[in-house]
Amino acid sequence: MKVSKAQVQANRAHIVETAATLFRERGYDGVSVADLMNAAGFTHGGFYKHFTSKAALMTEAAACGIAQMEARTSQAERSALVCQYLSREHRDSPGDGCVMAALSADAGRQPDEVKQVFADGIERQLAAVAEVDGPEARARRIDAMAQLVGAVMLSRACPDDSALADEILQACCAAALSRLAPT
Amino acid sequence: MKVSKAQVQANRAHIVETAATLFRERGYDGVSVADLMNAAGFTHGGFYKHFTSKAALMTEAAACGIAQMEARTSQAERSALVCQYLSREHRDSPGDGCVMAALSADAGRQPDEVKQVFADGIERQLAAVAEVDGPEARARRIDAMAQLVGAVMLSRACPDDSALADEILQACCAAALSRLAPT
DNA sequence: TGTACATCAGTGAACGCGCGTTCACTGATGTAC
DNA sequence: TGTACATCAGTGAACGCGCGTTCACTGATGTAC
Repeated sequence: MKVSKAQVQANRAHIVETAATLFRERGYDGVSVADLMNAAGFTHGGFYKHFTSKAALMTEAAACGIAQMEARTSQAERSALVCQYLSREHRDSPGDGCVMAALSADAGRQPDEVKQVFADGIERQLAAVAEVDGPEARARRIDAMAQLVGAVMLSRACPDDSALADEILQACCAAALSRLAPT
Repeated sequence: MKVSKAQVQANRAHIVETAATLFRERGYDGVSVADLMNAAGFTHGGFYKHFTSKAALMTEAAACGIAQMEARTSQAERSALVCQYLSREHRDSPGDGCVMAALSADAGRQPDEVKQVFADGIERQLAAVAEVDGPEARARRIDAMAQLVGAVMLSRACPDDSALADEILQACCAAALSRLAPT
């Protein structure tokens, strides 16, 4: 049952991408190796042919999720991005949403190796936004990022379809947009 | 080994408080029933004399943590509260810090019973702040809360003692304080 | 180009372990008289 | 107030289960000649 080199590479990438999605949906502890491999279409035994441990995968999956995030955010216009980020759609589908909003709390309890991936992600995201609005006002970008992440997390912590969950998104979206407008 | 009614009540409260601390430090999945009972000074078997399940305790512990939070925040002045919230001390000791910052991501993956406790906590916190700054501008308070929570979570997701972790707190503190100032 | 053999990604059973939960037991507390 | 007994919080061993990880095996791929 050996498999071509190209296929091996593709399978490995598929496992990492599947993990990036599942971790965002259920958290690091909410996804077992067997769950993950099954979702990726394999049996669990093969996992250790690709990764030394579940912890090692966690850092790769975090990096993968961040790369996806960068690819998506570099395109859109600023205010459209804010609206999209603070939409019900984003809140209700963490699996293909922002890694920071889904996993930064989990990351805070992980070893520095994982935290470093998150820090790099934050740094690169700050740099990406700087390309649009100029290099100054880094502090303002950090502030905006914290507000976006916090809003999605608080909204997700409210009961499904509750008024408060939606109100949080709306209030934060209005506030964020008003801060984007030229002063 | 029966124990007086008053002692039973005290023991139970002690278990809930211990859980509120440990959950904030390690997340819901990071604390086992045996861990918790041991930390509280008991053997694990007695747990089910107080609670029907670990899930039931989780909602009680969330409510307990929120009550602690309210007791602490109702006193202080507004800007002092912001500085304290965005301090390194708060970031580095989640165990006796803000429940929202420590567990809202975990709460987002729990049943609505737990989420309702969080929603009530957010609502009560908004009301508490309204006593100080008046009932209008509820949206502005929600916005401020999201920014505070997001800032602490992002800072915690960075490697320990990293420059970025501190920078996030500082940038967000300055931004939050500037928004507090009368316009 | 064709043949013989080594490689190794993927399989699925098995490992020890810690989890949430249950249970028979204990003995001080609380109650009935 | 004093005695006899039921209660039940807390103990610690045990339960089945799913976890992360290991391993012997398979068989198509890649390599050496």
